Amino acid sequence: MSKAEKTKAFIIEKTAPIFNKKGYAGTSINDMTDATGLTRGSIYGNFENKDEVALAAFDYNLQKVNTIFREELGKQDRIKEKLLVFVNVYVNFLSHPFPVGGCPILNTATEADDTHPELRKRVLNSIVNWKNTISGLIETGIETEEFSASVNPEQIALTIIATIEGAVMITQTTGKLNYLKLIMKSVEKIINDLEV
Amino acid sequence: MSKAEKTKAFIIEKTAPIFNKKGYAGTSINDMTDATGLTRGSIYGNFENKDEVALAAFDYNLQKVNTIFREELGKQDRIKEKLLVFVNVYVNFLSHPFPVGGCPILNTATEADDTHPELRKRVLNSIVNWKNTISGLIETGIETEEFSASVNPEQIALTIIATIEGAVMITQTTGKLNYLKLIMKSVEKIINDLEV
DNA sequence: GTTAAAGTATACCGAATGGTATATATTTGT
DNA sequence: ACAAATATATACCATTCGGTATACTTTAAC
Repeated sequence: MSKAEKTKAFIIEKTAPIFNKKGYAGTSINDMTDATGLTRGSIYGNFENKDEVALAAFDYNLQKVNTIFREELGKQDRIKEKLLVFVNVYVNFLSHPFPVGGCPILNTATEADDTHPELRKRVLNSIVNWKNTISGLIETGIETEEFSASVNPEQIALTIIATIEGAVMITQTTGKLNYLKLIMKSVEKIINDLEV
Repeated sequence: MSKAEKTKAFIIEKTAPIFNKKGYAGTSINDMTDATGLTRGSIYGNFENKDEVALAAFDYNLQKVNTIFREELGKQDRIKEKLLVFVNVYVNFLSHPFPVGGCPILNTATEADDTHPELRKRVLNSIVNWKNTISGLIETGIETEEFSASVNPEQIALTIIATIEGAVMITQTTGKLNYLKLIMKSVEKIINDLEV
């Protein structure tokens, strides 16, 4: 890992929380130099422009979430327990290395959909991946006859994602962790109802 | 309605879609003069600062949604049908005078939670009001024994809101109206499950 | 119709924005 | 250890930002 690669990683690591909190339009180059202690020249020596940093920061934040999911999914054997991982990670987000500022998908989606096509594409991709992961698990569950064959995997996957993201939004705005727990109980019920 | 009041209303009407699409930080005074055809002086003659326009624009967008809800709720008699109004309005948002740029609660929540306290307070208030409306309906349903007494009104209310808002986010990012319909079917199921 | 008040337009302010040219310092391969 | 390549810092650019002082125009009361 060369010096430049280290610096690049350092810049991403330090600016990712800012982009996640203040958004793309709300984060300035000065915010970046303040957070890193580096100068404009150093940042522009390692990145083409602000866009490139923003995209890298999103990838970094997203990877952080995906790593948590992957690790927790690996700990479970039963399909139903694997599905509950998505609930538990968000309920216990404080005890995981979760990105500062909350879920990067939610934070980026609403800003990017009307203003930043490249960022929007990245968010779109992450949602589709997430959807496919969950519906894949459900399909496996149907094949092993753990789950009822009458369920629509895509519908359940989308509903779980929507409810989780909505719950994060509500919790972030109200500051009430109890709301998060209440909503997650409903998601748990959805998962329990899959069983034959 | 004085000339100034008309102009004020005109500015709000013309800038509200922009704030809803581009967000608070992403909307500039120039955006406002472009959209209205007015000059900086005229805008600052009617509003203290950009903040005041942003807050008024949010109120305007929110009121638009609330008016739709109020009207549609008035058309229904049965509690269950009233609850389904929230589903149907979002599924058929194209046939209602819905704010340009999508749900103002969702759009504003993610930007304001870390950056704009006053706007955050407004979003918080609208979520709490919405929650109280839904849980109030459910409580009435329990009293009239239409719904099972074992349901937690607050939990269901929060879950419905979270799922709807998450669905809007997913639909806005993916552009797939079918995703919205699929998720809303799940919300419909939640409402149907309330019945004894 | 005149006049005071209210509303709108013009021209500008300092500060912050994203970005760059260039000089200096530091790595890196030899 | 030296030279070439790479990385970082400085100083600056034009543009845009939110906001304001002031002049001009329109409205409304009498």
